[in-house]
Amino acid sequence: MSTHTPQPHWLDADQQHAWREFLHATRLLEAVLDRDLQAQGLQLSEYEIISMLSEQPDRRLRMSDIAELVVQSRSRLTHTAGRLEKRGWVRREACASDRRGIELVLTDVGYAEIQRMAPTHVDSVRRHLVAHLSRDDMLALGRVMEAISAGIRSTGVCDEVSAAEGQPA
Amino acid sequence: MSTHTPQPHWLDADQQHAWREFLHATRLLEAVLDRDLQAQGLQLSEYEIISMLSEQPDRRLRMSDIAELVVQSRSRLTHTAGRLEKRGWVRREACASDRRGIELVLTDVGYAEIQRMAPTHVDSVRRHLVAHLSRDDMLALGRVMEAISAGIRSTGVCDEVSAAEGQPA
DNA sequence: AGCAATAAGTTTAAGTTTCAACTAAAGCAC
DNA sequence: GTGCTTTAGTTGAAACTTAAACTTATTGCT
Repeated sequence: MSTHTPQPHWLDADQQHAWREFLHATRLLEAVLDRDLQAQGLQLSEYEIISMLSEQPDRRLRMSDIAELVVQSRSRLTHTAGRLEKRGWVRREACASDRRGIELVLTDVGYAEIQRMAPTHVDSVRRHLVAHLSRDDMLALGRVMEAISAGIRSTGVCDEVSAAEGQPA
Repeated sequence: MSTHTPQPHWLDADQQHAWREFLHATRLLEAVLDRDLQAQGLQLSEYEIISMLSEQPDRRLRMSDIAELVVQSRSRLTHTAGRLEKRGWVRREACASDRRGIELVLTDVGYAEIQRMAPTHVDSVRRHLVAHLSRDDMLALGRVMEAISAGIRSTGVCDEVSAAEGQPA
């Protein structure tokens, strides 16, 4: 079934190094960004959700769309949405077109909160990421990361990942 | 104490886009790599630890050194080491020079296991990351990520992060 | 229409990570 | 060398995430 040729498959020194640095830097960056956000009482993964909602014209998105946008499992999103709802930052509403669906709506309170936090968070991204790169490098980073996302999506692995969720044994 | 000028501080469209793609791609990549590893019964974060140990000449490292290398809290590492120890993949040994210290040692079983898993994992990194980038882009990625790590470390934020751990109120 | 297969979300329990408090050993000042 | 501060690592409980089973609704097939 596999079409892989049995190559030596190892990464050469440069590739290895690049991969290492990638892993290390992403971990470091996420740690510091998360830390800065925690000071405002929110995790980065929660911020991402609110942020996506706030950018929608009607400040609402379906659960499954959010899950895909922020790359979280449906289950995780359910729990997180519950927490945010308890704070009063979001509200669940039935979806008109699909009665299975639930839309998550950013409340006025939630909108106000993210408006309040955004400058600090952006400043954090600036200080920990943008500040250390030339403009060209930042743009290059964007291009490269886009290629990675596209590549992963193109191989259909994402479907496998989410498909594995609701599957009975 | 702050030297920040009160700029509009927002990211421009290109920077914003780059940051978005970065976040999205790293999430996606970590998800698929983790998934592939799980098939072998290990999380990426656990693999990283074992991997670091396996590269040491004597297959051992101090807890705090590991924590720094893989960017995990000491507490998290303690728990994870406990799990790996229960599997028989690592063993704890007192540190000769510093009686507070503990060295984590990769057992023969652990070494054999990582040898077994490594090819599959490397293949996974290849398929989900390396395959989607030109060689130049891969190297550029390495350079950029290195700059980010260096930048973050230089601001001393890492110290703040770890310092916050053992601090009484 | 009737029925199997798929999709959207939730639930509960188990597993993992974080948080704060704690023990023990260095290090440092006096 | 006594006491104060910092460093290394652990602990247990709370918080969060994952995994698997489950409910309800939609879709597609005949």
